[in-house]
Parts: sequence; C-alpha cells; structure tokens
Amino acid sequence: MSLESVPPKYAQLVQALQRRIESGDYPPGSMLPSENQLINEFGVSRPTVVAALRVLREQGWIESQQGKGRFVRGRPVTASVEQSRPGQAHLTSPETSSDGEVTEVAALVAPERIATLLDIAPKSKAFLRRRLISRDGGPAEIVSAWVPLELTEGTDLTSADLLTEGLGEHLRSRKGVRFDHIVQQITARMPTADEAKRLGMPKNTPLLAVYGAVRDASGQALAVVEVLLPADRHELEDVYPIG
Amino acid sequence: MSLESVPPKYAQLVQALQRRIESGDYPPGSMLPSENQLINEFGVSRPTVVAALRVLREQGWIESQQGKGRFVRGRPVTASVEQSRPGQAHLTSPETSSDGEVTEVAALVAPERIATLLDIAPKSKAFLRRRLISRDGGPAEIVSAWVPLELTEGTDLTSADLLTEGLGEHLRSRKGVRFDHIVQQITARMPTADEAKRLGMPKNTPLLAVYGAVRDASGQALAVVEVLLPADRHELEDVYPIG
DNA sequence: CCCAACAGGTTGTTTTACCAAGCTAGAGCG
DNA sequence: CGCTCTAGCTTGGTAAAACAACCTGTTGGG
Repeated sequence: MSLESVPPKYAQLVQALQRRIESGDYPPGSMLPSENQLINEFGVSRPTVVAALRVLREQGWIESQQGKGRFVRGRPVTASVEQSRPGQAHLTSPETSSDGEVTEVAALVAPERIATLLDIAPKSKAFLRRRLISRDGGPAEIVSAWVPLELTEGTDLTSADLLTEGLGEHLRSRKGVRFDHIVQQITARMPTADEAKRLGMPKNTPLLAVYGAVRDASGQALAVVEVLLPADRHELEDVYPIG
Repeated sequence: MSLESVPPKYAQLVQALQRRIESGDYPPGSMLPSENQLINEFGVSRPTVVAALRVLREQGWIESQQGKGRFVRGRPVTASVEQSRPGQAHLTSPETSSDGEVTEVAALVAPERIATLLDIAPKSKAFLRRRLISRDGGPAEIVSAWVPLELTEGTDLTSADLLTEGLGEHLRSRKGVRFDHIVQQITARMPTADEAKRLGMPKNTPLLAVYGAVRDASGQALAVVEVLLPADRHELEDVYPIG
C-alpha cells in the first residue's frame, strides 16, 4: 500500500517525450519515433502510446500526418493567454496577495455600462469595492468590483478590511453561486481628473479599461470587475496559435 | 464507392450528444446516461463511447466525476474568443473580402515597436502595406501589415492591388513560411492629426492599438499587424471560462 | 524511359477484455 | 436505532488484435 500514487503510464510517457523535445533531443521539425518504436522502447501497449501522443498533439507539441509520421513542433505557447485577462487574478486570489489600499466600499448608483453588464435596471444601485493597486512602489492600476446588492448580504464584502480569500471563493461559500465564465470588454478613454491624480499619470495619456462580467453557467451576471491601466505604463499581452 | 466520406463513429456520437444538450433533452446539471447505457443505445463499443465523452469533456460540454457519473454543463462559451483577435482575420482572409482602400504600399523605416516585434535592427527598413477599412459606410479602422524586406521578394505584396488571398496563404505558397502563432499586445494612445482625419474621429478620444506579431513554430518573426480602432466606436470583446 | 501496380511502412479507428479507483445504497450486526 | 461493511454501480486505465486510410519507394511492364 503505497501512499504516493503513481501517475498513469500514458502521462509518464507524455512527460518523457516533453523532456526530450525541450532538451533538444527531438528538435523541432524532426520526426518522432514511430508507434512501434515507442512500444518497444517503453514497454507499453499501443493504446497507451497513442493516448500519450494524442495529448501531445492536442497541446500543440507535435503534429501528425497519417501515412508519414509525427513531427515535432516545439514547446507550445498557448499557456500564457492568462496575461491578457487582468480581471481574472483579482477574482481568484485574495486581496491580501497584492499591494494596495481599499479606497471605496459603498452601495452606489451603477454607471450605465456596469448596470448593463450586471443585468440590473439603469440608475439602480449596486455594491462597489474599489482598490488602488501599487506595483514597484507606485500606484499602478485601479480595480473596481461591482456586485449586485442581493449577493452582498451575509458576506464580508461590505467591510473595509482586505479579503483573505478570493472574491469567487467568498461568494461561492457564502451565497452558493459558482463563477463559470467571463465576458470581457476592452476599451480606452481619457482619465477623469481624480483618476489621473490617484494614478499619478499625465492627464493627456489615455486609460486602458478592461471590463470583466462574471457569469454562472446559466449566463446570470454575478459581478463586474473594472480594471483601469494607464496606457503609457501598462499593456495587455497574450499569445495564441493560428488556425 | 461513395464520394462522401462518413465521419468516424465517435464524432457522430459527439454531435448526437451535443444536439441533445442544446435541445434541452439533457439539461445543464443533469446526469448523462452511463457508458453502458450509451453502448446499448448507439450499438458501439466502450472505447468509442469513452472517446466521444472525452472530446465533450475537453471542449467543456460536460464534466465527469469518477464513481458518480458525467454531468451536463451546457454549450461551452470558448468559441467566441476570436472576436478579440482583430489581427487574425486580416491575416487569413483576402483583402477583397473587406471594404476598404489601400493607402500606403512602401518600404519604410519601421517604428521602434515594429522593429522590436520583427526582430530587425532599429531604424532599418521593412515593407508596409496599410489599408483604411470601412464599415457601415464610414472609415472604421486602419490596418497596417509590416513584413521583413526579404519576405517580400517574389510576392505580390508590393502591388497596390488588393490581394485575392490571405497574407498567410500568400507568404506560405510563395516563400514557404508557415504562420504558427501570434504575440498580441494591446495598448492605447492619442491619434496623430493625420490618423484622426482619416478615421473621421474627434481628436480628444484615444485610439485602441492592437499589435499582432506573427511567428512560425520556431519563434521567427514573419510579420506584424497593427490595427488602430477609435475607442469611442469600437471595443474588443471576448468570452473565456474561469479556472 | 515512363508510368502503373504493389509492398511495406505509417497513423486512424474500432472492438473485446480485464483490472483499478471511487461513490452509493442497502444489508446486517452491535 | 446507528454504525460498518459490502455489493454493485460508476468512470479511469491498460492490454491485445484487427482493419482502414494514407504515404513512399520499388518493382515491374508498357
């Protein structure tokens, strides 16, 4: 009875082949050993080899041509897409994990865009939790979380203290709602005088504004996160495959 | 000898189950029939059923819990991410498929950001192909494609005529290079006087600038696409799952 | 010489079979 | 009554075998 569970054989094969590709043993463009060669070398059956190669193909490490063989593409780049999703980190990680101060905690009339994304009536109230995030010793971004009033009852969101768990985890444990997907909008506008002052930015440079509407699996709006970034100091970057 | 090829059985099963989920026959949250039930109903073997269910799980239609069963999540929302990839369409579809005019076709000194993304020396020349795209009867966006000089030899890129095939297809057939992935940067800045005039936009509203650096599988830069959108009339929107 | 047919390699799909791991409900015992 | 444990369900993983589809180089015959 071993307490440490061993990964399945096909997953071990995936890792072994990934290591060989990264080490240059199987350079990009070269042909991978055939299924029969891998069966003999690793002492596993064909379905196991095929399962491992399927995973590698779906992850973008290799491509296959029926009748010819499988060819190395290299380490896939799909992993870094999260970088252009600024709202996501603020939803899942606790507020204590980033350097910043809570600037506003109140129930306010939601701006038109927020009301639309939250699926509430125009000019009606929603709960705002706004923070000024600092990086490298200076103010870097303004992050605002808007939550429908009925979702804030019985939660710690109305406290000015920093949340020790992520917003998603907090709402899930207290209110039983589950974050499923985000509808993200990116736009740009000029900062207000107050925003420019808080962020310490010149008044003639624009703001990048990222809106993330969080929904559950049925499409019900649960929260909206607004991230404001001075365009002269921050950009959004991500990598994705073509096809 | 049938000219029309039939899709594999597991793919047919995938489509059948997708239809049942979309029609509400298998509502979100409900449990899918067990493997044995599907085997009996569709008259296929277990690996075939498992292969279909694996595809559905990887695409986000269902989730599975060992020992309990598989549960419906609903139609996944990952399909619409392409909307926030403005550069991609301009790379794959022919210029004749969008309404617009070619405004510049020349070899110019590349701006600093373009030179960096193309991996060429600062202040060196690259080939520029710039178009003003119109939508709904007015100017909508400026699309600029920068290509290294050596990749333009023997191509039709230097012609002021509209390309009848996508830039990717053109470079692949003429130069043997293959587009693999895109490194995308999103930022905002104020328009130049010329840009504001061409786009018919107020001078005090910012521009959304999307830079897409196209690379092959080895990371070699092949082209850079710059898309300029007036922020008061266009935004970027995409949908992605959490987790 | 050229081209067609073939042989032997490759990956893709499907089947049958068996064991392991996890969950649930009910039987049975204290 | 309450608890434990087991029987029977579920999904997850592995093995062995066969056929189909596709590519390539060779071996022929024309």
